[in-house]
Amino acid sequence: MQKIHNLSKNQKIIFDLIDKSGGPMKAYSILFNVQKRGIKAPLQVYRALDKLVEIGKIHKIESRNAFIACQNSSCQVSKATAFSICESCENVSEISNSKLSKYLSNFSDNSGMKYSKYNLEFFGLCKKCKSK
Amino acid sequence: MQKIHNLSKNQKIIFDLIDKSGGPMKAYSILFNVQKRGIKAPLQVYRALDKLVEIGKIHKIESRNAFIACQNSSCQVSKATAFSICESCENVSEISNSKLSKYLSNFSDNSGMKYSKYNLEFFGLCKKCKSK
DNA sequence: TAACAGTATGTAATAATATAACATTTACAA
DNA sequence: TTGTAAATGTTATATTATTACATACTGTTA
Ligand SMILES: [Zn+2]
Ligand SMILES: [Zn+2]
Ligand SMILES: [Zn+2]
Ligand SMILES: [Zn+2]
Repeated sequence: MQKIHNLSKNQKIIFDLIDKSGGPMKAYSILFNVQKRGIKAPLQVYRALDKLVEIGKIHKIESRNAFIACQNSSCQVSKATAFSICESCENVSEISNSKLSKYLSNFSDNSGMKYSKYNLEFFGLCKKCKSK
Repeated sequence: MQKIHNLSKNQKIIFDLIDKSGGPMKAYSILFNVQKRGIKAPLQVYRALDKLVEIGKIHKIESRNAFIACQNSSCQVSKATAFSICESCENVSEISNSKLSKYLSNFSDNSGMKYSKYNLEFFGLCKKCKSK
């Protein structure tokens, strides 16, 4: 059961921008792009990003300090994320593989730690870049 | 077959510090700690960190912008890394689980992408923090 | 040895990413 | 309608990381 979140004005502006871009966007690039819509300060961007991450509408690509729209169904509210990243063209896409997510969600070791969340980033060359 | 890298002076100072700390360290905290040993500027730290990451002596914890000494055997030169991170006390440890690493190293999907590297970060509560 | 290439260092300036602190406003339920 | 949580606006500042340029060291080869 997915809770419906009504996005606020700034959240909506910023989510729409990221979503339409189709790829990862960096915070200050987002800021630049929304200044004409009245969002003037970094903090306004970061606050919206924080919220959007929290509710699973976007994810942060940690290795790139960038944010991408969720391509699944808000990934159980961002608790289980996996991405493939091309190290040449920097194309990023979200991996949706139920075997993988089951495997990782059920993973446990003998550390006594209870895992409630994970983030996985694969790196390599995409189809295009491989054939160059 | 593991190539032996003779660390340079700065690399050695910085690796020893991180290694002895037993946990993740941030770049500017490293800088502060090595100033008495003659390393004065951020760039000197980042250059050593870059090299140490490259040769697999340390890893970057991307979600924390911090660096930790490799607890395995340089992890095939940093191509396959997994960590568990306590969200309460921020304790980090490197996961060494051959099933997991085999599973991830062999992972492929239908994207046509060839994966040569991955980084996985698990989050949760460690034993100590769970029982509080 | 001398010349060379590759790696490492030193230093200053600056770019890029992110948060603190405080004042105000809006949404909405009790 | 009043209380409360969430969101916004604004300024300043903290944190993380890189550019640019000059110099020095290390090991190999002519
Ligand atoms: Zn997602
Ligand atoms: Zn590519
Ligand atoms: Zn390692
Ligand atoms: Zn803990």
